[in-house]
Amino acid sequence: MSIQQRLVRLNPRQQEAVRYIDGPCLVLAGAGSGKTSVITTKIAYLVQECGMSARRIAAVTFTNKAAREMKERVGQMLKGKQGHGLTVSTFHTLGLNIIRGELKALGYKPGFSLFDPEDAKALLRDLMNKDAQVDADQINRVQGQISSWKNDLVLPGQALSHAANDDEQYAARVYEAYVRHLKAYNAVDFDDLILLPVVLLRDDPEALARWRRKIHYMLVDEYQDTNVSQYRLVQMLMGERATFTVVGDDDQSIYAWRGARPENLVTLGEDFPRLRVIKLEQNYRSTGTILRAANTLISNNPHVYDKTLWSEMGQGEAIRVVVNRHEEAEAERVASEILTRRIKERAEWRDFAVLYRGNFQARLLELKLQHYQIPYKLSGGTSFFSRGEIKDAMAYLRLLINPADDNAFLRIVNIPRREIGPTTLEKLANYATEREIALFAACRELGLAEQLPTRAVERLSRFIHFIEGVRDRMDRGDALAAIREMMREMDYEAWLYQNASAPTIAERRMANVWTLIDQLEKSMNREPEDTASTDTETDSVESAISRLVLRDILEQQAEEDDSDRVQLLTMHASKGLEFPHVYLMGLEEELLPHRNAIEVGTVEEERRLAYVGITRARRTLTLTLARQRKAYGELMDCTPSRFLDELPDADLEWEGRADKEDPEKKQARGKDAIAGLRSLLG
DNA sequence: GGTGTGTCATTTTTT
DNA sequence: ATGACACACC
Repeated sequence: MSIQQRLVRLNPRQQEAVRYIDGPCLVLAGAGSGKTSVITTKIAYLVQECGMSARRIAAVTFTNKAAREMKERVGQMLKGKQGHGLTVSTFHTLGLNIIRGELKALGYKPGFSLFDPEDAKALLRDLMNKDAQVDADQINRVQGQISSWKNDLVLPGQALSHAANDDEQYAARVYEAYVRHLKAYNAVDFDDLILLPVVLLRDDPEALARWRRKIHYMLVDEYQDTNVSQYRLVQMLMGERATFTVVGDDDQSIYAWRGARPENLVTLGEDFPRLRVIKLEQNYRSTGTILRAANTLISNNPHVYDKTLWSEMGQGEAIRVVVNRHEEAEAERVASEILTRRIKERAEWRDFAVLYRGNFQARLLELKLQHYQIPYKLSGGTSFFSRGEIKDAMAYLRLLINPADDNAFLRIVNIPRREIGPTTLEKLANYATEREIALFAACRELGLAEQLPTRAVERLSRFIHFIEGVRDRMDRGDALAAIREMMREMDYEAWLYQNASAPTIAERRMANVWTLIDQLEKSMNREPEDTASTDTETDSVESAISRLVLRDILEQQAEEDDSDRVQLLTMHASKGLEFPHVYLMGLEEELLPHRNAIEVGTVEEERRLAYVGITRARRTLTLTLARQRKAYGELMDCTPSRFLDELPDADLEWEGRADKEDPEKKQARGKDAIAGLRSLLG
């Protein structure tokens, strides 16, 4: 299909958004208004119609999944070499590539480590424990504080001078030490992936010129989710030329609590007076009734840009509101309804989604779904990366590319057993701290022999020789082969068997490790065409390992799980998805809006969350609530959510509100229906 | 592999 | 209060 043919398929607003390329462009894209089509078509338009080289274009998203999907769709439009060198990545991957290309200017050495939040926490724990034993809660608070400082582009010096109280003062001092230590470890954390490029581009005109030459056009997805640093990054890269398109929806801003600044939508108009604002209000997803409900609800929030969604999908069914006696009845109701509705509507399991505010709400529902043998997929859960064996393997990988990574060193120096215990490590750490060198480097120092018994020194040096040997083989030949060989050589598998409660568990864990290494290999062999880096042969292991830490690959296999199941999701996790039939559970005060949100006065964001939930539905929407619910072990009476009052009454069909019917009889009738259906199905 | 004990969190989570 | 999970032990 030609680009002209694609354009014709778009509505006038979408076309305008694609065609306007001479200056800053803000696309206010309502839910289901085809924003991804606009972004992908615009990329194709820039290349095919405007003759811009794909390697001058960068499209940025927030999640790997979104980036992957966008890449996929653009790939279908741009054939052959046309798309070569195009950047479609997350903000973090873009930042990583900038850092990788500017190592010298930033004062980092090749093979730097990327600390995930857990590594960061370990470092903080270390730093904070120096003064006194601190509890996990306090560490978490400081970690959160540091993260928001970085998101807000506040450097340690500023944090220190602006600290409003003792707690902030303390956090700022830890922040300063934390940054210093990261640098010493030749490591960066996730927030640095945005912060460091911004600081670099701000302070180094040459670097700025380099990157402005490199990137001529930027497209940003989910712009309402950008934080201060991310906005600054876009702003710095684009400069006066301001050739960019950002797409967002202030009504779907649900991440303010983690630093997102929806007001960046407004700031954009102030920073770029020439900004062209285009609204996409035609919705291609939902029925008129559902959209009317969404519009009415969200009109209770203040708006800078007003937006009213409409569609040509017909009015559809009324929105049902089901009041249940208690939470168990609610779960029962949702499960049994899915069962019957699937038959009635000839739907598949995958056509249903159940959305809720907090993960704990899924528990009861799971039981009911299991009871009816309804297949379901629960979002969230323990990730691949939090498994111990994966962390071990990752620590080995990181130590191989960055011997200064003390976190990695400490994790695996005695895994498998090398008889290097806490006493040895403590002395080693003291020695290293005094001299301000890494633990790995300290093992080699002769002076260490004075602090430690010969046997301990021997064990340590055997360990570093082992690692260096592997590193050597990696540099000389096939890096992946060297890594696999390392795993076998140290017999990590035997260690797993020793430590697992059952052989089958050890087996599975070892398989996970091999999977990780396979993924690493895949990632290395992948053409580096989709990155803005100046990838060379030598840094490909390094960058592949960083991508692994950023979870860039791997999830793929989880995503491939396209089996036919009912989806259980938090409303947050549902953003960007759509389902024919949606159930929204727990529409009660203190749950949605959440009690904490009411307390701190962020009900507007809760309303947007409900809005996101509602707009996931294509055909039918069912809202449920319970009159009573157990919370913290106590039975509580619940009030229906204020959001229910904010929906158009005429479009709602209430069930169980009056509750005149005998509860016993009603329940029996429900059970009969299920029993009847089951017998019908044999 | 199964059982018992302790710890943890009950607001959302990506990178 | 409750349950899920990790870890230790049988």
